[in-house]
Amino acid sequence: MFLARFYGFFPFLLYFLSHFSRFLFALFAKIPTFAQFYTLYMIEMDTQQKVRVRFAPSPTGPLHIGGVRTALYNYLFARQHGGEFIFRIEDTDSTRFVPGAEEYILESFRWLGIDFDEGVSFGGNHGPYRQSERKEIYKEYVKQLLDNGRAYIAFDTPEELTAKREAVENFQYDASTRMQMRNSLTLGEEESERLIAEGAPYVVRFLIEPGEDVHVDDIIRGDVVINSSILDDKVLWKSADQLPTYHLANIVDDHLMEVTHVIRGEEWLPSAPLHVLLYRAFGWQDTMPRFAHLPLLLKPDGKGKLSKRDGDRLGFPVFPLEWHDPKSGEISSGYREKGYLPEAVINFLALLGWNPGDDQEIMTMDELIEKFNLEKCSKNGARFDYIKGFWFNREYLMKLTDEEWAPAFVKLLKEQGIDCTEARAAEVVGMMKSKVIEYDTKDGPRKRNISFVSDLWPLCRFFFVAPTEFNTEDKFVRKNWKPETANEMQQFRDLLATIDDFSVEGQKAVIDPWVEQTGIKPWNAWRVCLVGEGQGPDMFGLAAFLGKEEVLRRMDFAIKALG
RNA sequence: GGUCCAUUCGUCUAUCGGUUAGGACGAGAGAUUUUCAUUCUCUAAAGAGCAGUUCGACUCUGCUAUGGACUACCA
Repeated sequence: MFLARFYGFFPFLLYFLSHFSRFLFALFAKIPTFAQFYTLYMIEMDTQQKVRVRFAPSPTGPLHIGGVRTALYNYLFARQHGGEFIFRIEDTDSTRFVPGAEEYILESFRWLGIDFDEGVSFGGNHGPYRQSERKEIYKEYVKQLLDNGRAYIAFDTPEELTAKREAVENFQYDASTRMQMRNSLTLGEEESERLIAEGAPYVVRFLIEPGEDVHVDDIIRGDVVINSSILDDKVLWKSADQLPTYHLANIVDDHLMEVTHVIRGEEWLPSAPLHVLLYRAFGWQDTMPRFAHLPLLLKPDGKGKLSKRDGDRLGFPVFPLEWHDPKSGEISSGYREKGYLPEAVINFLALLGWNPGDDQEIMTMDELIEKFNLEKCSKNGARFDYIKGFWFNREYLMKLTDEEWAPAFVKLLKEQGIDCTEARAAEVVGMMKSKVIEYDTKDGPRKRNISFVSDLWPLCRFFFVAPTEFNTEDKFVRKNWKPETANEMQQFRDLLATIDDFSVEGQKAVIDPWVEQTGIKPWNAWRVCLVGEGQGPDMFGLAAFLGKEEVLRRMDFAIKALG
């Protein structure tokens, strides 16, 4: 009896749970958990120490746009936390050094408005900031590792190693193979010292203990675990140029320069455990920086990461500034020379892999600094959408006054052999900047809003050059130049000749009543006369710009030519 | 091959267990227009697949698929 009643109640209970409990659960969900409070607390603790971040390129060529973004994120993070931003040059590969690259990188950041607090060319008391000048420092630390058995000396030549790699599939210099190689572990101390004394070339390798799960606490990706067995005994000191490798120099410098956060590209994630192990080997685990590995920039189409070739192929720059390769003489285009505004490039890059969490897209550097958040960076690679880059540039260009466009436009006209004052150039800009331009894509011609000052030229030739012939096949000309038009235009021309004040208002005062009176709509035919085709700005504005004499001259020519 | 990371409209992304899955670029349509535009309005467009956990999964877990990175005496 009791059971029957109980089971009779059960379906109702289920019904209740499924339909009403969602509100209860939703309510509970709003209450922050202990874990959330703890996270907030930890972030607070984190920011107590002075934030120090660095951007450390190697001077092997022009700065890639992905590198610019990495630098930008570092900069935003530093400024937001009132921290310091360091510029370090990682030139430990003497074979790849390219003259001029360092200056190029510096100039790029100057243009973009990203400034540093210390480093090469900025000074500071953690220098020198060029790794090639820190050789003696690294030597000391390599010795430390050697002395406490965390590293060893290896005599295998590059040729021997390649031979080994060819002979053994998936060969890796690690715990499983190091005892078969020629190194201080197998040769013994005495023999090693003798070889060194003889001048035999050697490298220093980091001794990695296998079988340990190494945790990397990444701000963007969370806990990343890699087993030390898959790591190889990385070379820390090269025999070829007697310099440390990236891994060693990087860890030593970040420690000595008191770097608190390492914000770098995702390509470094696989070697992050090695870096963690190095911090430990030095006994620096307590001051180890926090890591944040940024997603990569991918090709706009197809597979793989963004490369210089994609820019050449699709017609957009991948470097901030134009680069002249000193060896090949090859010229690569840059954002600055292509007519991008630095603010637009910054805004565009900032949003490639990060967003403020709301719908705002146009942000000044100050707003970016305020809103930036490493934890809100996306984890997956971002396709480089250069079409959106056009849009960003347009947004910033449209914020400029016509007068601010003028200098660039005057320069553009000069290249076409046309002399024009800035005031007149500004007038043209005012009339033309809202037009569209046709451009080629791999899918055929497309139309696009004006995104660059240089887009203006193909659209405004007629401001400066009178039509010399008329295409009667043109749809617009055919439609708007009928047999009676010549006569109408002659009347209209004679009317214009009577106008003394040729400003927009002055013209309107005379023309509007005439149109009303005669019923003749002169607009499109007038456009044929002055422009030659169905393009251009408002007719009064154009006529005012050209001036009465030029207008009458062009009309006389057209009436004669078209008959 | 191995290891790691990732997967929401065509693209960049929002959502941090309960939404009609939102915005922007790009695309399309309409209105406006003294040409072409601008502008305005509107439309189409997405949770890789399969299991599992749960009252409830885009969100958590696993597997598969796909993409990416790394695998140097380069950084």
